[in-house]
Amino acid sequence: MYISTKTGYALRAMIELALTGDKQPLSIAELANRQQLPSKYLERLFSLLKKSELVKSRKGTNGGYLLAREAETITLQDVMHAVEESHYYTYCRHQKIDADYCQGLSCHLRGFWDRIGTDLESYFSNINLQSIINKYIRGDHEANLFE
Amino acid sequence: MYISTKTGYALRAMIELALTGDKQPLSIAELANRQQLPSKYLERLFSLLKKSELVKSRKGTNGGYLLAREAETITLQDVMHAVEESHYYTYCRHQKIDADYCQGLSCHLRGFWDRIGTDLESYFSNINLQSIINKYIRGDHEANLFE
DNA sequence: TAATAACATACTGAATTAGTAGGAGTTCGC
DNA sequence: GCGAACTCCTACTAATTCAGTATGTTATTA
Repeated sequence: MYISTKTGYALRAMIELALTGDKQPLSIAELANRQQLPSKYLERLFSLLKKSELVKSRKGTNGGYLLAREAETITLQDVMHAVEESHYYTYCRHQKIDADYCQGLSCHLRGFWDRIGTDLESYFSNINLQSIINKYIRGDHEANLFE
Repeated sequence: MYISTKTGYALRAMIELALTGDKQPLSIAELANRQQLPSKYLERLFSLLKKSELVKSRKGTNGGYLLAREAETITLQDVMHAVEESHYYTYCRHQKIDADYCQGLSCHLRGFWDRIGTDLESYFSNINLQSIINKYIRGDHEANLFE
């Protein structure tokens, strides 16, 4: 189990937006330059972030992206979910069991995997951009990562 | 982020072994049949489980596999780690940062991803085969999934 | 109106996953 | 000892996802 670079890239860019604030939008080119990320790839990630309404955009000259909500309200779960578009289940894709044919051990384990899924989801939902910034970017060791 | 079918398959097979006990080994053929899994694929998974010393084997007629330790001492973390052989980091493979060139935001986030990694590892390490069986196979709703 | 930047789509190569095939080496029961 | 029943080992294939590139269209603004 691992967390994809997609999520890693998206998080870095989102934090960059949060640090900039909403004075003015940041363009993909600027974001890619600051974070040393491939700009075309970032562009695609941002179209996903926008679809999930985590960022808003302004077209044309001096355009770019802004956070759509306050950094405190955007969680790691939000970012991961927006960007990882796999059409399999996010957790436990081996759980594609036909409900009509639900019997035996693998069926009993369905409840187990559901539990794992909700636990992880709740874990990632309790980490927001602002707390990451406070603790790891600003380096406030007193700060709590979880809200 | 998701949990692979590899892990799902391996867990089912390991639970089957735990339920059988150590009276006699279970062959791959028998396991594959009971769990409706592709036997050749299971075979490969078991070579990994054995390499990690989670199971022991007996060759020849009436041979097969047994748990190498008590079900209480085998965790989901153990199974996942044994079976997911990717040579990337288990968590956060986008963290392949050259330490000599560690600067800026992505470097600060290294600490963050390390924290995520250890949190997840500790989560999965607190779930063992026996507690899964108690709670989800035997259906004891009073049982605690975590030790 | 021209520059700028988001938006859209389609493509590539590499890695991993999931599963198959065939055979070599061990051990057991007879 | 011999053959059946196993594990064990290596190499292959197909499908999927990941990471990144290329090209062009649309909207905004200076």
